[in-house]
Amino acid sequence: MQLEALSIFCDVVRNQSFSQAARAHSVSQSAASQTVRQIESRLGAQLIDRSKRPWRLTSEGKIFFKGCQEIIERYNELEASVRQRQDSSGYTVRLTSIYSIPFHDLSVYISEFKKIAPNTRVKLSYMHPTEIYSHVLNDQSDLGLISYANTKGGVNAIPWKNQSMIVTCLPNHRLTNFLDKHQGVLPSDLKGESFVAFDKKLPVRREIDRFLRKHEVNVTVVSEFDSIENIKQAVEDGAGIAILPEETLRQEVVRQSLTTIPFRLTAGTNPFIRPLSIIHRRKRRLNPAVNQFLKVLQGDINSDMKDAPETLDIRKNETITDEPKPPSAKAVGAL
Amino acid sequence: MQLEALSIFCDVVRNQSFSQAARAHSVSQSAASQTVRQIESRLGAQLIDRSKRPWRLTSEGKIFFKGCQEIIERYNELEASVRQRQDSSGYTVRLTSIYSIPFHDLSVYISEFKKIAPNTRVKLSYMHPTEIYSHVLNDQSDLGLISYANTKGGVNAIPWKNQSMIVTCLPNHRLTNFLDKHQGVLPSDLKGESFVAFDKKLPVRREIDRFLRKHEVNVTVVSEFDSIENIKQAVEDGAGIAILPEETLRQEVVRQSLTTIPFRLTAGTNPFIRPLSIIHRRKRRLNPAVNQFLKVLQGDINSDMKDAPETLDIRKNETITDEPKPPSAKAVGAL
DNA sequence: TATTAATATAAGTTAATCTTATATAATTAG
DNA sequence: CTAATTATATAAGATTAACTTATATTAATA
Repeated sequence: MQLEALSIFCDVVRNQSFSQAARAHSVSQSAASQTVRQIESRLGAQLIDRSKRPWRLTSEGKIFFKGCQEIIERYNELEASVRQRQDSSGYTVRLTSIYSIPFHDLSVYISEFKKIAPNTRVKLSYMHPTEIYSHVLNDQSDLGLISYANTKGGVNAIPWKNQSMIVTCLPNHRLTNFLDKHQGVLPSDLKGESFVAFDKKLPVRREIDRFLRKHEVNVTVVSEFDSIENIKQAVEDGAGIAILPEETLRQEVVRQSLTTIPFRLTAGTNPFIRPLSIIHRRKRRLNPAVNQFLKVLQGDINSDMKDAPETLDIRKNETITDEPKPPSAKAVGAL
Repeated sequence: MQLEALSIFCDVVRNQSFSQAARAHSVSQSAASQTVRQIESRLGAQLIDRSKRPWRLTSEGKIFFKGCQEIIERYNELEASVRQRQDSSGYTVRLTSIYSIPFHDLSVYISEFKKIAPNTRVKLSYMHPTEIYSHVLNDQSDLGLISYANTKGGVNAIPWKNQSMIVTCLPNHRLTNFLDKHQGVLPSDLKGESFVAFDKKLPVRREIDRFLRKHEVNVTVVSEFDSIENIKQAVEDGAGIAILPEETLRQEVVRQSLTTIPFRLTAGTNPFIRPLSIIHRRKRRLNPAVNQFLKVLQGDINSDMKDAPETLDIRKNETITDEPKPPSAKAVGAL
């Protein structure tokens, strides 16, 4: 029995989802399904009752889940206690991101990583989503950060974090009244507004359209851009309002050139979010530095020291961090 | 990481031997070696210090060994707690033995097995060693019991039990004095005796010769046979003495037609034993009944009830046991 | 009833694991 | 001291399990 298989089963249970567990383990949904079935057939017992949806653990499933969690945890501890520092020194993590993930957000992870793995380099570049895909596929990048990732090709996508989508407009716009009165707007409040939209080709646009349609809101699209920077500019120029990830508006809020207004949550509606994913080429072994960086991104950190960001060089739109330091690493386990 | 790999490592440590661990897991010595190396490279740590012989565990090796033992034990318990009775009903275990393993010895295991796995059949036949090999290879037999097994071909040999080799002679033979005086003979006491030997082709013969040579004893081989029954007959007829497995002489001792005299152990000499092995065709999955029977043979039994042999039919030299019973099984775990 | 989302299954591919054969090294026998 | 024996390591190829892609099935929802 493969420990990895037990781990996949645990993730299936934890996420209530085969597909998510598969992504988390960088395998196909099919593999996750087959893996769980294989465990079941080996035990000769049903672990998951698939007759209803959402499916439920059987009583055996519950027992097995608890046991597996413990065993995996214990094995990881054991491995960590014996494992020598996998020498990730010399390795470079080539990270490529879409423009709409602020550098500030990434630098936190990068400096975190450099504490755990000194003598490594992180090379960060910003690109367009399609470029990122091809970079990752051609092994020009180790990791890519994109939104609304689709898993196909030889590329795997691991869910990362969600950006909350909010309304932005000029500080004197009528919508800001809703901010004062209700701490936010309802989708319906946007009816009839002039709207600065993303390019029709982008998945964000699709999602925003779907969101508005669902809430039966019609807006007037006054212009379309393929980059957030352009949209922000247009909104600042008074072209209309826009829906953007909150995180990308930090600067504008600080200098008070734009206002951000969150959506009010009503019963039965979900917050409007944009999922970000980490993509990488599907290969069975990533280099150790990349693996560690992945763990850091996922917040799965064994380091005793946290935060305290460092200064990083920024050269054009490419950042190389590289500061030799005395080793103080603590390896991160995986099955 | 494969749980099986951890288990192999543990057995390597427990036996102080890659080869033995390999046999116990029904894989080649090479596989065991590669498996341990794979674990080491995964950990980035040496577990075994191979610079001296016998090799020793490193400090990491000790830690890892302890941890693995626990984890494997816990997993086996977990699996047992969840596992449904693998339906071994309907299966037949085809067991083939050399003549020199008394039926009485086997019937104990067979009845043990039938308690654990009712609704199974055990078909026992006696044959010559070479026949047993080919039967096992051609999948005409599931398991074979032979002495001095060699592992090659598509056949795997698992050490089973050791028969103690002793001297047998007529009750009025001069050697019986040593029995009264010293409870046994020294190899040197056999000097010059007329000796009824095994056929030169048989491995037992080789071992007996080696034993005598080692102790610088010369005997006069008066005749050679390829079967124990013939040797016993010759000794009873006064042809000379012989060295045989003690277990095969039960009847003759009872009816006092022959006397058995063990070897006296002196410092620096090992007891003279004949190793028996279980052989089976190397395939990744044996049928569940065969697996269970193997566990029973190896004494690795989870059954709460023990012993209490049953009557078994013996038809010619082939025994079929088959008695449907209410289920009361308890599955035996393996990784 | 059609659509969507999630999981299962079939078939072919890839990659890990095993075996065979052989080399190397340590021990023991001659 | 050299040959034989025994135990482990390594190389190369074979086998099998695991994975992926593509598609089917199934349950929930529009």
